Amino acid sequence: MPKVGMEPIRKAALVKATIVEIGRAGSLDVTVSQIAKRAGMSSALAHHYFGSKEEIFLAAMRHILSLYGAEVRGALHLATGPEARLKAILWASFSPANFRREAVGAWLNFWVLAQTVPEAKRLLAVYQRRLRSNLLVGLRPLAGAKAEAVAEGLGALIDGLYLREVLKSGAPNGAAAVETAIDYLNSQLEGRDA
Amino acid sequence: MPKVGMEPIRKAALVKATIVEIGRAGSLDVTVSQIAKRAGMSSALAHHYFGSKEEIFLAAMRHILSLYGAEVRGALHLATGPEARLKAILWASFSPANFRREAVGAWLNFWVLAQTVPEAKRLLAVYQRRLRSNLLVGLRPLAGAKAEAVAEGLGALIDGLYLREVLKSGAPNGAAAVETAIDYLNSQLEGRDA
DNA sequence: GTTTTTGTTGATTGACGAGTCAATAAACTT
DNA sequence: AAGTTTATTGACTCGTCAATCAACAAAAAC
Repeated sequence: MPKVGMEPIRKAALVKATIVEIGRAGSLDVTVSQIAKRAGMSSALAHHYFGSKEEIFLAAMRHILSLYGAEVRGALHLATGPEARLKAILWASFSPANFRREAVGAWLNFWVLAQTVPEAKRLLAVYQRRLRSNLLVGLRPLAGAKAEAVAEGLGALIDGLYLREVLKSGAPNGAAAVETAIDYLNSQLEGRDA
Repeated sequence: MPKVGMEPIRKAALVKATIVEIGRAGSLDVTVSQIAKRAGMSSALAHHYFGSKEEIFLAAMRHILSLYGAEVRGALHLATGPEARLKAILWASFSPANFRREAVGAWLNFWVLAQTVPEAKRLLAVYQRRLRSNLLVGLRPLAGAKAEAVAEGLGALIDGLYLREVLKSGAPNGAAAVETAIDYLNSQLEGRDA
């Protein structure tokens, strides 16, 4: 019973299912059939819309990245002043939506994907640049010449906190992660301006 | 022309080849045949010695972990005083041997493996505990009550710096990474003792 | 010097999975 | 109403790969 206009719906369902399946499997070893099944369609249809498994993965990656980007933008919108902006970024990075198991697992695997798929690498690089640039806007008035170095460190720290979450057993604890990051920030800003 | 006493030699060759192949492929999608070929033997022999691909991976992981552990121990041996010890750990973590492309790539993929293979998770947890404990020995005299938090942050930062190295294009730059980590350390230790 | 252990591999099995195809059908177009 | 586009899938192809097996050879043990 083909209804017209299914494409965006099916694509969205596939993207969502892909993230769930990757999180579930803990690796990129998920079959197109698994994804399609979870999205409620045949694997042939998945291929019909995306062409290849790689395209499905990339679409999922774009989706996660854009979710994250939207959340950061939203938080930034409400923040006034450099300090508030920095905290907003951290808060968004470890928000329940981004810092949930599935997403973190997917994130890790996208990193792996970036090792072989140039487009994945590009997407991740875009994310890194954007994060860096957002941090710098807040950091420059507070840290002056040190801003670059602090942004570098803070970016790595955020990634590291994500990475470590993967190995933890219990439920994700975004609050603790934010605290570690803010602590880093405070100690870097203490007793200096440019 | 079977010479006796081949087992350890073959196993070592396979472990080494595994790390190279994982680094090369950028993922765990390496076949036993590839590994065996690089190690100069048939895939059947690899299975003969290790039983399964998973065992090969775990052996490779143990090897990387033990290399890292040895390097840290060695550096620690020469260091006197808490501060020197901390720096020794950082220096060892980003030493050319550990921070080379292959090893970093392998490391990332072991993280992925840990999501599905309990033994891999266990090994990684051991590494984290040991790092934490090493850091704490140096940190407690310098940071007192804050030691735990700093160790946490520093551990995550190290992992994050590794992670970011994966995406970089040029040759690994251990010195820059060490600098970032030491900067974190200094700023956390400035103006406080317990 | 025969039996057992260790080393070694080519060939095979058995399973699985990405991507294609042909076919069916509903919905839009003219 | 005939033709085209969109949605949809079961069946199939083709390749790959982990793991096993049968067989052969050299040492070691007895």
